[in-house]
Amino acid sequence: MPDTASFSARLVDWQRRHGRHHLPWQQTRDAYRIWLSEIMLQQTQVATVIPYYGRFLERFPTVADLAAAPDGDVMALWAGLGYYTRARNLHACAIAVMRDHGGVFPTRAATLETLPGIGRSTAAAIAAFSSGERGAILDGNVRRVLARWAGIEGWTGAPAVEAKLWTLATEVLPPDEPGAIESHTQGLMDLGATVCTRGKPGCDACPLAADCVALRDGRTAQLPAPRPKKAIPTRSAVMLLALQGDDVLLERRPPSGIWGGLWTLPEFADEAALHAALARLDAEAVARPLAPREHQFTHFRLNFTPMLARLVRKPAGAEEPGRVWLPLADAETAALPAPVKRVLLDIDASQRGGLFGAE
DNA sequence: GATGCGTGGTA
DNA sequence: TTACCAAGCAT
Repeated sequence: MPDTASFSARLVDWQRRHGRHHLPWQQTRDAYRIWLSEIMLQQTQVATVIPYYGRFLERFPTVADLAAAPDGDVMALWAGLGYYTRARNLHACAIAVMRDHGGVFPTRAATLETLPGIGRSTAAAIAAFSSGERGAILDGNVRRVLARWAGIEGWTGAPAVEAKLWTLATEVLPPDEPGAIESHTQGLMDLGATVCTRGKPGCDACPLAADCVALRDGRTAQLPAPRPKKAIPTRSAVMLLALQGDDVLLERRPPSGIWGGLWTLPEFADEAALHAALARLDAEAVARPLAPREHQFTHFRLNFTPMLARLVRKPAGAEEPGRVWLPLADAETAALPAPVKRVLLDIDASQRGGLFGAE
């Protein structure tokens, strides 16, 4: 039977010996830095976050710097990380901290949870790391660790299962001793990321192996249960790659929805719609298809074909708000979704005479 | 309470 | 190639 009473003592001891202590957002009690890392790490792996985290802190060393920045700057630095609502909420949160909290980043979970982009688990994590406040987290690592250790059946995203996990996560919290909640919280993350991994967990090195139900029953490969399968649709589109010299025409996406707030190539359902729009820009322009590309989202697949049109001059109508001519050389640093950035970098390389360009 | 929201790593 | 999902939150 799982021994709830000794769970945290074993975890904390393991974390102090074998856990991670030198990630870029550790070794600080600065709630701003901890918050930034926690938001970036939502649904995102450590290795992906590290370079973004460094660039953000360099550009925005304090919450005041972030709050004062134009949203375009924030979106540009976030581009490529995904889940762009996080970036909008990040900026809104910084502004709220300046306006409602005197520029002092909160460290209490109850306060943090009132801010945009901070939910129950993130609030508890920030509070634990910045002020030692005792509270449970429930991220993907904790779901997996607890589901295996206690032998909890069902998909961990199902509300009933999730409620059970929150209860258990609270039951295994350490006693209120200095430093305990920090090591406990970090230990859950570290154990899930480095030992109790999805495939082939390293049970030999696990401090919870002695009373792990999944290990005892030989069911570590079956727990936690996978998300119920759902067919994902495929959408197709054509995108206008209008070039005038070394500049490309971009449009800003609406604030909500896929790629919200980012700049993309004008997108159309089919070639007829694209040709009609292109004719309005330049009656003599011709578009030809480049190699089709595909991009996989969580909930659908997008197949799209860039259609290249070289314009002799910039049309007068293309200066409206929400439209911009971007120099291809700026594609690397602009607020572009990953697949659009790839298209522009490819075309830029081929224009400069690269051997493996998109054309 | 179910769904929408990105990207890249890993097996 | 496909399946699965990672320091979740908002609506």
